[in-house]
Amino acid sequence: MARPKTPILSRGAIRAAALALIDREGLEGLSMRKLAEELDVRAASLYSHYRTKEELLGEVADDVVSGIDVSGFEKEDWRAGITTWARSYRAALAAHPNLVPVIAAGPGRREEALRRADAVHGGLVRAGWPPRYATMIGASTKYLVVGAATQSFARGFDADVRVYRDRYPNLSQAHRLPDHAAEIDEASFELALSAFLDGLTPLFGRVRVRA
Amino acid sequence: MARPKTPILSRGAIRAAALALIDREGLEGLSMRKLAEELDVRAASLYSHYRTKEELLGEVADDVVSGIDVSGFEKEDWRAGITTWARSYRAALAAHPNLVPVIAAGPGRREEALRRADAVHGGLVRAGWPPRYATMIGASTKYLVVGAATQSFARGFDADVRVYRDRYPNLSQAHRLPDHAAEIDEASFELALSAFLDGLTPLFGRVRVRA
DNA sequence: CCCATAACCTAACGGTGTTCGGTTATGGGG
DNA sequence: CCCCATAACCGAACACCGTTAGGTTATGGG
Repeated sequence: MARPKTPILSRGAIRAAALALIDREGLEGLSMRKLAEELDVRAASLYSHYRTKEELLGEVADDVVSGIDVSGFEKEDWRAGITTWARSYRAALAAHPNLVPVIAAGPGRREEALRRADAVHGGLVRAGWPPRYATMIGASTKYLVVGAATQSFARGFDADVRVYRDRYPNLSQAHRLPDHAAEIDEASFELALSAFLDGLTPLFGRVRVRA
Repeated sequence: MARPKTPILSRGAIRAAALALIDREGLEGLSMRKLAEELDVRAASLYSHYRTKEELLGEVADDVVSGIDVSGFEKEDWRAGITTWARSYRAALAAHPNLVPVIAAGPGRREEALRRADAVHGGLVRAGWPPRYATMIGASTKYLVVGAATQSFARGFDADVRVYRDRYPNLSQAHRLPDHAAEIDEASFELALSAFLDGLTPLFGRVRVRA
């Protein structure tokens, strides 16, 4: 075969297939050959559309990031703005857990990620946080979100009782964690976020820049 | 060559070389062939000591985790216990940033990691936190630590000023971030940790289990 | 003292990302 | 309208990867 009458591939179609494959088989499960097969094409053809696998992964990550809601910083106070952003961020990562390592690598030069970083920083500064604090709060919130998403704290334990019994007296219930992973991760994240914001509030009173 | 007069390899020597290689060239830079070369040996020989690369990585991670200090839970109050643990945990990850994804994968069945999870949970429960809260607080703290370590929030930005100027008004200083990455990440982590603990303190008063 | 086993080896298998050069259809410029 | 540069596909190959099979030789316990 040579050039087809109508193009088979497009950047969008490649990204969609890549994300579906990652969701289904994990980040390790994505290879250029398997991705090509999914699209009824050979691996070499993908390189007409993306220069490297890394570039492709970056844009897939950007697609997911574009679903994150930073509108709270325009309509609400800084506390609600962070809450909306953090929850939406976490939901986006939880929807594609296998992609978290890629997204966690940072905004870099990616369009959507940068737009969001800009909105968060601007929102906090407008609310009265000094720029240095705005940077740190943005970073801290990302720590929580990314940590909560990468970890899946609960899933890190083993479902086999025998691993913990006897040897680790305080972990006698740890084997139950994997079954409740989603619930525990969600509750822990909400606890961490509200405690963090509760702790930030008195600090705001002290460092606030008045208009 | 065949069997040498005195053994060249040992599990410890392999782990040490693997960690050094990861520190120097990144997680992607560790291959069984390169690791073997480092040890003046061929790749196949490593499989006499470790069944798979994954098993080796798990034990390397355990080595690093074994440096984390959880003694604060025995000697001090829960707040100081968490602070000591979290700082020590973060320092261990920061010393080997390339290994963070492996360590973040969770304790699983690894000895040292489990010992620490046990100590943290036990310490919080003894202090008066209900078990459910102890679980969530342990998870939340890990979120912060792992998030802070994986992220290197500041390093995720580009040092080229042109990426941000004009297009992202609130990020006009973002290109300065990479130069101060270590300092900003550290300050953000300390801010997040103290705000989190400040927010937890009134909650403790409400849910505390009295002896 | 012998021989099972440990500790190394070479060679190979099937996988990976990527590149080269080939083939053919398309669509814009003369 | 036609031509041809280019776009979009392909096969084959490169250098790497983790891992295994099977070979060779020194060791150390029975």
